[in-house]
Amino acid sequence: MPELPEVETVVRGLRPRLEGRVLARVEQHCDALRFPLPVDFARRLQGRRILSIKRRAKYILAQLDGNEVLLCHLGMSGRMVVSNGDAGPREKHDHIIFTTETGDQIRFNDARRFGMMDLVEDSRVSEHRLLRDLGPEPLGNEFNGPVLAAALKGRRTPIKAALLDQKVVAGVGNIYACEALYFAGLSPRRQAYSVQGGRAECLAAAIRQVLTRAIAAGGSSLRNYVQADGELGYFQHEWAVYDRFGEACPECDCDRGRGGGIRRLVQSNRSTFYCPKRQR
DNA sequence: CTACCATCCTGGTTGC
DNA sequence: TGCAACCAGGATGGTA
Repeated sequence: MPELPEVETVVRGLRPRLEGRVLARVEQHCDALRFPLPVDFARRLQGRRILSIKRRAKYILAQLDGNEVLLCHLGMSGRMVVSNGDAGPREKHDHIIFTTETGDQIRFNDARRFGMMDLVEDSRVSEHRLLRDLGPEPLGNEFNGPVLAAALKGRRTPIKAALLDQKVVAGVGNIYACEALYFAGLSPRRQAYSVQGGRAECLAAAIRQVLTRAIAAGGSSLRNYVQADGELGYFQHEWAVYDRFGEACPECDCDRGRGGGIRRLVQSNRSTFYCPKRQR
């Protein structure tokens, strides 16, 4: 669910609570999320110190002492719920509960269990099967128009579908793919290979801009999503097209009603929202 | 190689 | 009010 801005927001919320802290107690209440959890998962984490927390694409990476990394993905519905240990009894779908030596508690709650966690030797993190094929970080220096153009070259798939491919660019999901295409003025149906040169430059800039703005807003709070410190992100109020079927696009108010305004279509089984007038 | 589809699982919303 | 159908932020693996 959470896309790059939401995961970045979670990471920033977790850092002050977890960096430098020891996992005094780890409770595991299920055997598998999206994948089976490692053998002895909770026991192996118990007593370990978290040295730092990073994000790569939509993954959270907690560097532990003893040269291991705790790798987490929130899937569609995963949340990290933070408390001072006064959160009360375990709630439905609280699968993993971390308690630090200072008494803070982080609960991984995931109704749909599409999330994942794994424990990996740190020298092998970049070779992990879920990380090794990821494309460039869209907010990193390695991402720009020519890099995006090269990734899209020859690809005979709609540009919307290509943006959801984590090999093209890492961390963009359904919401921000729709938003970036809107700001770049590109139709979600346009063939990916046709996004070259100036169009690729424009799209790369739109991706960076929309992600940056979303992070500044604390991400988008969706139905079941709360950021790590319990505060609600508010970027959902700034969506130009996502989940706004039938509404006027911010730039062409005139088309509202009469079947005009923002349209919805289904691509690769996912909803796409766009303005047919501004996006070609 | 590439592209499309179903699938994992649960819950909230919509419509009859 | 009850219940069924449909929809949802992701990502993989199989098939064509």
